Amino acid sequence: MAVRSPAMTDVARLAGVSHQTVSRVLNGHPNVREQTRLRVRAAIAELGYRPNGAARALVTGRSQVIGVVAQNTTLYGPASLLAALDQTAAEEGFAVSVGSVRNLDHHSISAAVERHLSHRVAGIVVIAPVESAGEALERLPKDVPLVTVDGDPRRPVPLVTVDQVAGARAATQHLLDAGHRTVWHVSGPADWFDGAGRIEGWRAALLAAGVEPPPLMPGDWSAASGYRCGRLLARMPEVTAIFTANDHLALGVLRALHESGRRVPDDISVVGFDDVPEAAYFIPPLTTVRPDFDAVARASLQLLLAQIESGTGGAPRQTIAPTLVARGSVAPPRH
Amino acid sequence: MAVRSPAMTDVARLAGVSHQTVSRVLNGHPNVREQTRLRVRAAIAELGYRPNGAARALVTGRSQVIGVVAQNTTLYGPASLLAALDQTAAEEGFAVSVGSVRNLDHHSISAAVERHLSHRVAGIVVIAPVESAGEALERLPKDVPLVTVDGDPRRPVPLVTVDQVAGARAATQHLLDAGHRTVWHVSGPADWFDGAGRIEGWRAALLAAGVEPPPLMPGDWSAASGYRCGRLLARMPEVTAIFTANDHLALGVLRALHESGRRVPDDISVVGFDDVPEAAYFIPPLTTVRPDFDAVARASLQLLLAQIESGTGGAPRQTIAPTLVARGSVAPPRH
DNA sequence: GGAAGCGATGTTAGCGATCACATCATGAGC
DNA sequence: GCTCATGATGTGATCGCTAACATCGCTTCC
Repeated sequence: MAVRSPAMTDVARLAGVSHQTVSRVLNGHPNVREQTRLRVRAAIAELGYRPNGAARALVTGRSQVIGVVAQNTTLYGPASLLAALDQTAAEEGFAVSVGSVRNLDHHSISAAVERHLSHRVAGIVVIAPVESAGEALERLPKDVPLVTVDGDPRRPVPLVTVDQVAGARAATQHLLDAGHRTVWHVSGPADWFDGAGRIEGWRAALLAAGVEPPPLMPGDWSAASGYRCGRLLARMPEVTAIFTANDHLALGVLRALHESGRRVPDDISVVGFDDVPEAAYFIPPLTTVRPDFDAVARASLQLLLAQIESGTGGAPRQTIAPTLVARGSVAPPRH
Repeated sequence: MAVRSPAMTDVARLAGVSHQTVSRVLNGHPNVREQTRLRVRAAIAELGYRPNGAARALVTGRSQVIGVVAQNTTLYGPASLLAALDQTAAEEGFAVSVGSVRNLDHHSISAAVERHLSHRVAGIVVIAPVESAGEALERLPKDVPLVTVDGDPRRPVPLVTVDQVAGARAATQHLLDAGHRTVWHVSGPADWFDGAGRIEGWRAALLAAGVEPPPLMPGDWSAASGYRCGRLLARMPEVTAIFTANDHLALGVLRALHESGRRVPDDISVVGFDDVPEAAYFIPPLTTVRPDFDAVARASLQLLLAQIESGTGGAPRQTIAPTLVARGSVAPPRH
């Protein structure tokens, strides 16, 4: 307790130099004699000195921390993204501070961003999949580096996003290619952009094939809602192919179909989205679309660092293409 | 860019008071006239002033940030815990900074903790389910508030933990109560304390019932390893009840049993652990054990805050009892 | 040989808050 | 009416660091 942890001047005294020289060594400044550098290094090691990030942040006006705003970090997508962001950030010497919010309304988002700002984070990543989040973001001070992930494509904000439309199109097309006349869709919440994008891709694939899209089955990402939709779909004999907006919805659908005695993939084919690690062990193994969360994290951080270094604004965007992972839940329809 | 964000003195000038008075208003100091307080509040609002956490951290020596060290924040348990910690911390005015590490060896843990220390976090929560983590922790400076979650019960470090033993015992007992002669166990990695605790509880329940525990099936939390163990178990006609160390293992087991034509729960009963949101939609719905992550998070934070405020060391520990959630994957054995 | 250049180092001034103490009314108590 | 506690406010030092400038010795070049 008593002893305060050593500061730069302590190191300087021990090494017989000025604190500024210590600072130079720490920051890899070139103009330091090799011998001096070693002496300083030794002193740092001996004292167990650790630079004070707060002091540095105070004087530079920026901490080495990146704030992340996300809603439900328990969901597989956000959780993966967060982990990937943290890994990537650590490699660049940044720490990641999370500010998870219960709801994605203006107020919550703003509050979370405020908290980050008051810690003078170097930049902010907002995993903002809903409309209301975007509005909140436009009100923010323009001078803080910001990147949104899976946000609103229509807003002039730097954006990294999984290509939901392409992924959904690929999933739908995969089912059409297998010979299905049409494909039903159990969607995510329509006010989530990724949900909307998947709906759009599904619709586009059908229209391109000259098929009128069947009615949408609206879900909310949860297995529970997938199950509810699945019960309905199971009662309609004409349904032979289902694309769900994520794997958990698919799990619910599989369960409902199973209960109704409709076999997958013999009677009905199912394709999911996300490729959760468990998807390969569903009954049957789930064909799904895999977004590359690492790539998203890397791209986001890159965009953020670019802003931090250059101070440039602009609204670049980057799209990460997902890949289809074929497993056992798709088969040609029986006639 | 150009305009630097307003500081306390700016607010003071606008409100016609000294910076110290502003500070008092901000920190809820009592000795401020109501009228002055309002003037200051108005000035804060007008300027959009936001206190600078770095400056505060510098002078007080502690930031309002709690560092969390965890390994795989993609897994359901850690992810839930992290989310819960963040929620709870936010309510107390703390931010949470994650330092996820790839491996839980000395070195990685120490590095992550170092990073947190250099930001002068107020305290650290280590989600340290393995042996090697504990060793790294004992080397740490003693003056930084620290709480471990699911760590080594034998080490003299403040610890909050889900009562793995009790949970596993309940699960095993539930199967015995249903009439099964014995219960097989697909375990987590043995070097994880939660894995070890679940093994211990399973074994204890069997021994208490006068049953010699059958050989352990070692898994690694993944559905893939559950599947592998499940294939083996499916070939042994005497197996009628399986307790898996988590729900994902159970998913793999269910799939293996299904493939082998052994019905659950008619032929074999299965109980999992974690109660992931999807567990209710497995085929069949999974009976499982639900740890209360919110309670764990709350307890951890409480312990941490107590240390922060009092500066007391000590090694209190708190155990959170999980609850059994009965669903459809358990039935009496057929004879 | 002296001005100029440069590399290595030291000195000083903040960054924006808190803390400890000083100041100054104001009203109570004798 | 004068002391004194008390409440409201201001002043100055300080936290640990970096940025900008100052200094000093040594080569380099005409």
